[in-house]
Amino acid sequence: MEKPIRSGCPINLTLETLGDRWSLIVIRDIMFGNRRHYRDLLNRSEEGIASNILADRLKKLTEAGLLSAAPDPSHKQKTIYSLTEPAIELVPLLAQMGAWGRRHTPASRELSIRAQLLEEGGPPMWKAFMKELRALHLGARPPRRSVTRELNAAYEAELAAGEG
Amino acid sequence: MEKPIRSGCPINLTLETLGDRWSLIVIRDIMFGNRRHYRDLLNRSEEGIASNILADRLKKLTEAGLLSAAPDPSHKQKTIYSLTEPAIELVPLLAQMGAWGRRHTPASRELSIRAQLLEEGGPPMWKAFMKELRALHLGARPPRRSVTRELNAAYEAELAAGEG
DNA sequence: GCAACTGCTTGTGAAGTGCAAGCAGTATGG
DNA sequence: CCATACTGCTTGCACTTCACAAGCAGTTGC
Repeated sequence: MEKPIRSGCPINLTLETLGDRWSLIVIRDIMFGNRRHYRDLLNRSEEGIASNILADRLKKLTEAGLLSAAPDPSHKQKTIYSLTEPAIELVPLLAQMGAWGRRHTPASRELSIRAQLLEEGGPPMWKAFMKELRALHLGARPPRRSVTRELNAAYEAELAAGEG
Repeated sequence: MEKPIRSGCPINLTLETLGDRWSLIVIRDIMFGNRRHYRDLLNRSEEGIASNILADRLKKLTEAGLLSAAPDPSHKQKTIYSLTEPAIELVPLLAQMGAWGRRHTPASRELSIRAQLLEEGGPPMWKAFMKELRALHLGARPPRRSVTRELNAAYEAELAAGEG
């Protein structure tokens, strides 16, 4: 019993796979925070996702082809979640979401460093980031990871600042 | 009793106001379909939103400052809903959503004319469209409405094709 | 061997969604 | 001027999703 598709409108179709409170949060944490394991996503998420919701989203996103799950060679119980190409191509969407939230949301803290970096960098930076994500998650040959490291650092810094 | 904000991350803040199944659908129909009245949004929506959900979203989006509601001079019972500037600036986000859905969604019909137009037009077209939306919804002086008409026509054509 | 950790499930209540019906106040056509 | 249709919603009820806390079998490190 698959749920029926409501319309063929691309905006609607995107909403049908990502239009809920948590899917994009999970992808954000994997993408910008490089959280690759279940417990990482569960405990180090700023918003505090519930464990059953996280399990459900990981399952659905994997089934939808946005994530892949692979066993961790270094630990028999660990699963490594990776972004697939469709998820990597969400970078422009997440960049626009960040830009909008930064501008039009009352409580958006002044130091939205990562969103600001992504906004100022624009499409060229997005593309560089996507290229690096492909290396990190799809097994392409790894370049010098400058953009990724910069964005991850900004993400972690904001997390730390948010808890202070 | 306001619901608490989960984090100051701009992506999360955007999701807190728009991260549900229907909010962006409503904005899309007002934006691209120029549906300005409750019954228009209710009956001519491709996805078939429920009346109570529509009422709730119109209320919440108005409270959030994304829509404005004004009485219709020509009909004492009608309310005209208009996009405010924050909603108009969702154009790039919706364009990216459409572009992603068109590429990465299995059931995305071949004729996603509107999404394709927005994708090919890129940021210059988005800006022209936003300018026209400002005239239409914020009372700025109206230009020749070429982009709006083109996108609306594409939207209606797809709706008609979807029902065939 | 034992505590800490692994991904994930279960139980329970609250919140959101989906569907059908209805309601008071207009407009409209004859 | 009266029946009819239309206006923006509301109500009631079933169903699904979400949220929070607790727990569980297997694995690892000491």
